[in-house]
Amino acid sequence: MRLTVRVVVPTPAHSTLSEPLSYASELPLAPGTLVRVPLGRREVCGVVWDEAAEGEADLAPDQLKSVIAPLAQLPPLSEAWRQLVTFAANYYQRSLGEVAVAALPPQLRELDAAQLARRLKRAGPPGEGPAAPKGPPLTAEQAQALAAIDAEPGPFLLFGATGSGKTEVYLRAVQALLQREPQAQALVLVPEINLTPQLQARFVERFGEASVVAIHSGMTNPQRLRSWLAAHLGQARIVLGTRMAVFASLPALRLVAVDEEHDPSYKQQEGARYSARDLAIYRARLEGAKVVLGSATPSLESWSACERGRYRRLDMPARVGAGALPRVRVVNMNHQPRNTLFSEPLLAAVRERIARGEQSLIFLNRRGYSPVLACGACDWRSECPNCSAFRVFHKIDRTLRCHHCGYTERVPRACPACGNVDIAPLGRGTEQLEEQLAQLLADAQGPGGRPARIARMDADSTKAKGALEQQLAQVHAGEVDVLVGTQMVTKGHDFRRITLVAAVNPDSALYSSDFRAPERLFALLMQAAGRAGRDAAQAAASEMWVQTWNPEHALFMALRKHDFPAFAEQQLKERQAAAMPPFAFQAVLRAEGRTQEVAQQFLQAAADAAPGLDGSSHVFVYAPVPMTVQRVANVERAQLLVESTSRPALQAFLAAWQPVLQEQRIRGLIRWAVDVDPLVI
DNA sequence: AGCACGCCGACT
DNA sequence: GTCGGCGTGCTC
Repeated sequence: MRLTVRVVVPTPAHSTLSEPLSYASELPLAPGTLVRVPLGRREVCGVVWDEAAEGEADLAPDQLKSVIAPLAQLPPLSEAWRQLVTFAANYYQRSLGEVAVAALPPQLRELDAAQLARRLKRAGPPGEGPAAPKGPPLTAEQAQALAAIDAEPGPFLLFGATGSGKTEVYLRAVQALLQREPQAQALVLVPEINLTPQLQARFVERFGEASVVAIHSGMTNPQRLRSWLAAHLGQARIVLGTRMAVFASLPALRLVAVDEEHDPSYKQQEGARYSARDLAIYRARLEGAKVVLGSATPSLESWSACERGRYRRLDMPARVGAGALPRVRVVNMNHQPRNTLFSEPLLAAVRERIARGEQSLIFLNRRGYSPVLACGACDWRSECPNCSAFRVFHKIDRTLRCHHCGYTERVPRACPACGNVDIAPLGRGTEQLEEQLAQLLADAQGPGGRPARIARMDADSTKAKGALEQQLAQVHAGEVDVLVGTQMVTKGHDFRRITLVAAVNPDSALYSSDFRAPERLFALLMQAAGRAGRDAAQAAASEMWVQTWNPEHALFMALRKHDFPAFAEQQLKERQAAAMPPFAFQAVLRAEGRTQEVAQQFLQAAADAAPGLDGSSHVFVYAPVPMTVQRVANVERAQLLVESTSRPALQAFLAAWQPVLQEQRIRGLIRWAVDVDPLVI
């Protein structure tokens, strides 16, 4: 018997092969079965999608190639999983096969049946159900939140201050689930790899080693395969992971938690540009699972969904242990001497902390010593030859580095244009901050008269393997008095001894053309403030300092009171007045080409083809514009915004647009991509 | 995306 | 005379 099955294979949406391909098979193969199939001269991994309908085959039967080998020992991927992939592929304008195969662990794609059999034999016993109820006593707020999660359908937005014990709510919700249904599974998403180990430790402590697996890109391929199999076979009860874990195969999924749901890392920035948070909502509804989004500063999308009654908000304003939130001090830089980097009052406050043996955290979102080097005699600037951006001066190794393409050179002794030796740094980065602080605090003394110790933590200082862990350990051990760094220092690390956090120059977000910049700044500052005073004993004396030229800005007024609802209300009003997300839906078409003209020519052709397409009457297509950083690594980039107040209309339009985009044959065009619900425009 | 085929410049 | 640049086209 020769049957025809339709198989999705990893081809990009660009190609004409966005549909499943037909293959011949001797055996009937259930949808969701993994197979190896020939494709051109290659052999690739694919997923059986469905059976070809009677006589519907688009190719003559003798033109079909045969399935090479099904991985028959593996239970097929579920209907719900295939629906999730289908939705993601359609919604984000990619091919089914690309999304499906990218969602599988890399090693599984390479495995043959024999290797898989060996793997399966080695699999351990299923994770035992929940251990006896344990964990700290719940606060009234936590208990209320859990009762609501138990009683209502959701989705839930757990709006809890930093330190209010959101993690404990996830733990208890999982615990309650597993007590009710020992075979059930839960998915817990976190924004960054760095945050998985500490969360994993807490889940393992509560539920045991065998019940918990992690899935993220920092794992080796064998580890990832192992975790994936444990989840797919229903042995793992809890899957913890970064955004990619939203595609994990979980046959008994009942609960999804998305921690720090506002975090931009949930949006994939290449390939299929999906939002793991949004897919988590979709998946939970699809599988009848409950979903809890957690944040101290929710995304305005989620906040607005609560206002419209689509999500249920659960408030946890109090810090566990009754620790107060740090006091916010706003320094008006208009009243400081010109060119002040550290205001006198901030410096005094840091000195006080040093004297008391407490730690301070100072952050500035700019790596390097200074963002530009400039000649004092002519108009030379440290431009990158390959990008339309300045190269950043790194004093530590005397280099000029392009943060876009990586092009690095030694700093010239004199101006390359005019020979003048007076070339000077303009603006400040973390390296300079560290240097200046060292000077300003040269006479500061810690307890016992020891000198103050200053350290810097950013992408440069933590590049070496293990450096991040080592630096964190130093801070935890109290070997650092003042920690200077980029926003990476504000994420999740539970520094117990920090009683002062300062943002030295956060104002640029207020002038940014990116309409989400204030939202991100507020979240960043609240998160940074949350680093201070996690020890209840010190909470009362903890402070968050902000230096600004706009002290009366609504953002800082709300920050002073730790009043996210007020900030959100003000932002949502602005967004509504300007018809911006979440009151409008957007997609961006980006193009890269040899020249800017070529990139824009493609976008213009796409725009010209829009009228008359499905949904186009409800969609506004803007003019092509160069991207903010127009040239990167000698590739010119441009983009075009598409907007609609109707998500279905936008979706219909994008689907109709896709073939038009594929048709374009423009010389010098390197690549293009659609970004649906873009975070940066 | 891969991977081939195909047609024009600097090398063993 | 060939190696290799990337432009174009195909994959059930």
